[in-house]
Amino acid sequence: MPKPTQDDANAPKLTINDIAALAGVSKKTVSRVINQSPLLNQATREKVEAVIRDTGYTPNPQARALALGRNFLIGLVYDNPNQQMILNMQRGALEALHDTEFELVIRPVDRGSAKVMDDIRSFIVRQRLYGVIILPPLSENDAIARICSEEGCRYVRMGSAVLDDPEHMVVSNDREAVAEAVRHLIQQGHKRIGLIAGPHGFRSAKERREGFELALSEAGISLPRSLIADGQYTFESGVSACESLLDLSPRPTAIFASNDEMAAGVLYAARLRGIEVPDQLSIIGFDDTPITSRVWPPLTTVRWPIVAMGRAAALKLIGTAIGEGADVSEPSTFTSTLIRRASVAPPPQG
Amino acid sequence: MPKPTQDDANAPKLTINDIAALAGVSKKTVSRVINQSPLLNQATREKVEAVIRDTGYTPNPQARALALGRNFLIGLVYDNPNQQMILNMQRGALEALHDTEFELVIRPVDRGSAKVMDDIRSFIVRQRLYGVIILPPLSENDAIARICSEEGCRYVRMGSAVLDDPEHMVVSNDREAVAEAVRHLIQQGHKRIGLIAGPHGFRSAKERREGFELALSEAGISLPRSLIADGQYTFESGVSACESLLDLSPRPTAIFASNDEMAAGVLYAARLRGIEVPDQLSIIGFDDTPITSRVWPPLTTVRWPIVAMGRAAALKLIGTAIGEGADVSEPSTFTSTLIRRASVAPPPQG
DNA sequence: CTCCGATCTGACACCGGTGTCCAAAACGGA
DNA sequence: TCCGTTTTGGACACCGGTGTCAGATCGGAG
Repeated sequence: MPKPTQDDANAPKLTINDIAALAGVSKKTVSRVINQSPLLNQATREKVEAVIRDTGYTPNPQARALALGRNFLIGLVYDNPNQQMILNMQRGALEALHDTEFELVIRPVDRGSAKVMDDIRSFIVRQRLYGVIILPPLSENDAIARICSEEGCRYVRMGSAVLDDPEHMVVSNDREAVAEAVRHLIQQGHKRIGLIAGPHGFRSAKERREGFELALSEAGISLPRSLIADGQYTFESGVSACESLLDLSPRPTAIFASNDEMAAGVLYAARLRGIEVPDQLSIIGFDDTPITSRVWPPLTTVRWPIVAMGRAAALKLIGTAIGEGADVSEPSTFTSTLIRRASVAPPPQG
Repeated sequence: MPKPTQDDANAPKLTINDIAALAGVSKKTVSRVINQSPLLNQATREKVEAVIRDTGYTPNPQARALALGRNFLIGLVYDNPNQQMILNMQRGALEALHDTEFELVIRPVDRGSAKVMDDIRSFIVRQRLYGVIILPPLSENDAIARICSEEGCRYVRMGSAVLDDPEHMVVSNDREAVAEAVRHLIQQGHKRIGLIAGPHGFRSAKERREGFELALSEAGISLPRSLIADGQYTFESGVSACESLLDLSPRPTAIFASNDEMAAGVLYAARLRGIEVPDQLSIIGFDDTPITSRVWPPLTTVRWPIVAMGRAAALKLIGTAIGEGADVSEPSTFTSTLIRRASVAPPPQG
């Protein structure tokens, strides 16, 4: 049926013209009500609003998108970091978007591919996105911010440190949070503490490493290069990085892993060698993903408030649209907190 | 700038009229090329296609959506099951949608809320979705299928068993997969095998339970009601269900948990009581989520091919659109396979 | 009572595609 | 060569909103 039947019992398919007719005004006036135009007689507005309420009319988003040159879609662009993080970001963003006219469109891309930037640009342009949320490590690339500006698309960059355009950022203070965690290890008496760093090119990896180094230097503990192992934020990389640390002699009495996946890998590697956690080795991770409480012993970790950050990012994008333009122009900073579980204890005697 | 500048260096913003002019035909002819209309001169078609290729023109989705009354968006509707499953579904669907004109819009809803159905309907209607993928347990509700039909929206239901409308389903054969897993336990010599069932109202829970019962009855093993504990597909429910099973005397020598989260809970509970896995207790889970290989010992589980199912679901929706209408009209069935790790061993002597 | 400016309102074109329908072109047969 | 039939192409209206701008309305001042 090419022509939509007007008699669909369930779908009246109201148009703006119907509303205009029912309210006895022109469609343009209805449009003004919908778009909250200020130059409108209060009585007229109320009359139209009443009709809209009674009929349950909602404007056709496609038509608006065409006329406005902008859709009511928020894009979530990410590469391939932590799965759990993506899910939590989605959760947060969806919470903010719930009961608004916006929808969330997810878009994984392949950092590494030569045409990532073109992909992202065409995604934004084609869909006429209202705004995009960019996840790390992609968010650290200024080219994306430039593309968004050029295409007139709002954007928010998630990150671990404020970059060049603060008003578009939602950040967590990873450095201080990690320093806090490492201070906790030091307080317990640890002096030989290993670090499993995140991959090069990730700002979060850099920040976390700096936090680690900060806490150690504060306490006057020297940090031989050998106590730093490279990881890729994956479980497997955590296992092998841990193995190289455990090969040291004397071996570290505690290990800070730059994320939970790798911390789980540390635990696994320790068990493979029959090393008791936390009695012979203390572990701290980062993220507070579910895995930390499912392994044995449950892992002490840093809780990264990613859901809240996702919510803030989405709000920042649509804030002006829903009339909450509060702190939209400043960077939003979130602080992570240490969650103490059972993977930390004082170092073994001797 | 209300009026889009035509001089944007980077964004030529081609319209169908430009293409028509360049190719020396009318816009309608260009439209015919785009929509693969069969009544068109081959030479003309090629000429237009060449221009499109050269200019990199892509039609404005919003305008098409308005004219066609249908958007190029695929909705992913889910309640709140397994997080990992959602992620994998997304992965699969996105793979299928990659390099097509379709985008994926995710939409969690609240089963339980009185107006779920209205929410879903308005989501479909408002966005003029091309199609929706419905995840379990929501997919088991026939009302959703009815809504989709009424609104003329394609849909695919993911599930653990073929329901009333097979052509709209992508299913896995959980029953047989679980029976297979339990047969494996029986072969190892287990006779007292506990089941941690999934929540009532989930078809998957029912199928998995039936598979469990099937394998036992095949082997002539009786199943006292006490060996079946209720779970909610969550880690915590797995812990407490396991505790109730371990309180039995004699206690089971093996436990099948209806998903991995609960299986991880079983492992945790066993450890709390100092029960060795697998020497004193064997465990099998279901899903093959990452957690199975991160805990100690790694869990034997049933690999649920959810990524492939997600891909199939998306393909089923867009298949006709991209000219691959192969097996679109039949239900697609996927088989799960047993993954043997280290949580199963013969029962302890005596 | 009339006139004026400030406020509202509505007719109309437009966003960028698609469906309809008819005219023009191409082709084959008499 | 001419005509009828089948392709192919194009003018026009339309999808459902929004921007523009001129005209209508209203209240207050002269």
